[in-house]
Amino acid sequence: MFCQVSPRPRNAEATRAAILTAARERFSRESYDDVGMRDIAGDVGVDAALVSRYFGSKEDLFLKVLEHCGDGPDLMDGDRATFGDRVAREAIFGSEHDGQLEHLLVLLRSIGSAKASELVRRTADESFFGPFQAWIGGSDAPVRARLAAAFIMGMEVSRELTGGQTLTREQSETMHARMAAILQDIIDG
Amino acid sequence: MFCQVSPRPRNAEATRAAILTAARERFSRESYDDVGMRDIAGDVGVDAALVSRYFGSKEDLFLKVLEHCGDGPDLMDGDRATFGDRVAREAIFGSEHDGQLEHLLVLLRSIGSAKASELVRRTADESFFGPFQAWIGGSDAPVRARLAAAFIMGMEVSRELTGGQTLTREQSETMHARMAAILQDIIDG
DNA sequence: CAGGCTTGTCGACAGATAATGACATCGCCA
DNA sequence: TGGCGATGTCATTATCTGTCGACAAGCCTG
Repeated sequence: MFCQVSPRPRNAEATRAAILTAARERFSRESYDDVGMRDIAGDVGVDAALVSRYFGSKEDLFLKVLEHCGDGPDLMDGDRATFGDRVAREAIFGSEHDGQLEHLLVLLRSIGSAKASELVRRTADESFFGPFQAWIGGSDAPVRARLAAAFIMGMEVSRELTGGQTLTREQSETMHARMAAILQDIIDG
Repeated sequence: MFCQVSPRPRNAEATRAAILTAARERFSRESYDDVGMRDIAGDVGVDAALVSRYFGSKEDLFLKVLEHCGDGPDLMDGDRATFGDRVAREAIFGSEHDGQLEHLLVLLRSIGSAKASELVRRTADESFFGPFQAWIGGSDAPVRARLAAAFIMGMEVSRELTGGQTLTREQSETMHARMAAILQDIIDG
């Protein structure tokens, strides 16, 4: 009776981190405009005003999320020879949580929002395209980085657009094989 | 002095059409959330309340735009053998107005918006993916349609993400050639 | 145990939004 | 030319948002 939810311990640093994590998850699933301060605060179990106080403004919080995006698993972790297979698998079959594409997803979700697009654009270069094309290396690295990134993000969009009707298992496998081959071909030059 | 803008002639049908056109252009450039009824009304030179009265609600207007999207030039117009070249050219170099990609752009812009995504998803199948995969034909048409659409939309996203730094002319040509080849290969099977 | 700093909540405000109904104005027709 | 329906505008409302200042509760230190 009166089963009380255990109150969060009073620890500013932990609370701050929890807010940042909740924000990253929200922003990787919904657009900047659709994520409210009250939503993020609710996920953590605090008041919305606290979020404002810790991070200044929604824009500042979003910026912090963009900066911390490189922390998780990354596209470029792992064997280069399996890049196409690995990335195509996650793009097509998805992953529950914290996948290597989360970074790209945050950029993707909010590129449409007028308030966030400037921040997204500025960050995309230095925290994604820069490292990515350095990793790709070789001649025409910028070109190949864009092509690969485009294909990956496009698959995410396509997956949402066709969210309702799923492919058969066999078709998905075909698509995966095809996408993997194209991606690998792009980064190998 | 007092140079008055010539008032729009009182013609309901023409005004209605003008609103629809203005809305289509807005929605192909900004997301559902970022386009206001006042913006659209302002483009046409009428009051925002009129837009509401003619189309019911913002959602209804957006739906009408989605329905009228198939009117303009289309991906599938033109020689099939030049599909890759043609589409890659517009995706990379862009076009001022009313390009063959406008339809896809409307879908793309607002897929991130919670209020619009359901409408977008429902429309995407029947008004785009359906015809597109029928046009592609052959075995695995659904798979190839998704791959092609993904690549095209991804290039649009990529172009905005990297909006600031442009490629050299030569790099753009390289990218165009590469994208054209991949696209053509996808639809040819 | 008492003071004070930290951590968090509550209520309110300002700005923007879509939508609604009452009002004004234009143009056609008798 | 005078009236009436069609066409368009204005003011208002309700709702949602991020942000701010004042207040409450908790924990650590003297």
